[in-house]
Amino acid sequence: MNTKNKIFIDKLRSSGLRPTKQRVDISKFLFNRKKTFHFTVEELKNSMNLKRIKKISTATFYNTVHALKSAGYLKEFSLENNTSYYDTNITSHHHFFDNGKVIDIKSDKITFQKLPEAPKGKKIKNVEVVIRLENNN
Amino acid sequence: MNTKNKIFIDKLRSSGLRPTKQRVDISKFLFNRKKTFHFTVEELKNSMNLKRIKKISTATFYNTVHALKSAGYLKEFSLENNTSYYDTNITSHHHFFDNGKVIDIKSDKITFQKLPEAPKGKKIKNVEVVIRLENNN
DNA sequence: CACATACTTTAGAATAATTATAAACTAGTT
DNA sequence: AACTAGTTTATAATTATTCTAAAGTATGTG
Repeated sequence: MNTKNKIFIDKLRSSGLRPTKQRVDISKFLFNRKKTFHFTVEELKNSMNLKRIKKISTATFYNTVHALKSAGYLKEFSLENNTSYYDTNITSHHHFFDNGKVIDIKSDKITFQKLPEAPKGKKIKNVEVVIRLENNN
Repeated sequence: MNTKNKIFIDKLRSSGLRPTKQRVDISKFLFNRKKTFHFTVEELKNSMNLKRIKKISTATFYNTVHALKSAGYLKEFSLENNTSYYDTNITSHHHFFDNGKVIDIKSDKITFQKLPEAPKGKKIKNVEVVIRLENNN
């Protein structure tokens, strides 16, 4: 819990979470890296617990990921396998889906010529495009 | 299994399924209507079984829906609640998502100015847009 | 800086959606 | 009508996730 971890602790605090040892470790694991990435809670748990003597419980992974997501530090999305995926890239962007593999598409790679209006009483929160891929020929 | 049901039986046959009584009933329930709709397997089961003396088993609903989906008669999509949704509208189209409610957007309501190329060795199978809504003001 | 307290962690139970199993049944053929 | 492969069903198993309640800990107060 030293000062180096301030940025990771701040994400937890502003998500309404006390910065416990487990949560700080999760926050660092998620955000202390150059590139954003996608994960499921199960994948996160496995890759973090693999290296630890003292494992973090499943419930703590779920709790922490949910709070970070609600606070906007993670984005959730779903594939067709009934599992929640999380994305540390929270900027508006799009995805290629290639047989369960997800590849980011930068927001400026897709622009619209025409978009429908929101129904009465509603407004558009965001627009996300999924481009499904298949193998050539 | 009379001749009136040919169209529903044909969908089953071309999905690799023998047209049993249960499957024909499911096929009719799904496709014998004016407007397309969205459903989960649980919803389908409940609304069909409500009216029947002889209930259709859960496994049969799952089997039939999967086969129809694999044959292309249904489209699957996922929200953020770990449940599979199916759409009897199999034409390429887009969706509004409004707090768990799904509204179709006709394909021609959205056009693109710019789209990325598929990665090497891949090609685009389809492009689907989700417009998330929130309440005004 | 010890204490009290509210928040956390954890293992394990509970739930929900889906898939697997294997015995009884049926469509389509012979 | 009988045969065979495919089907239905109840039930068990599995997977992802959430709940629970007992034991542990961060943090403000004095």
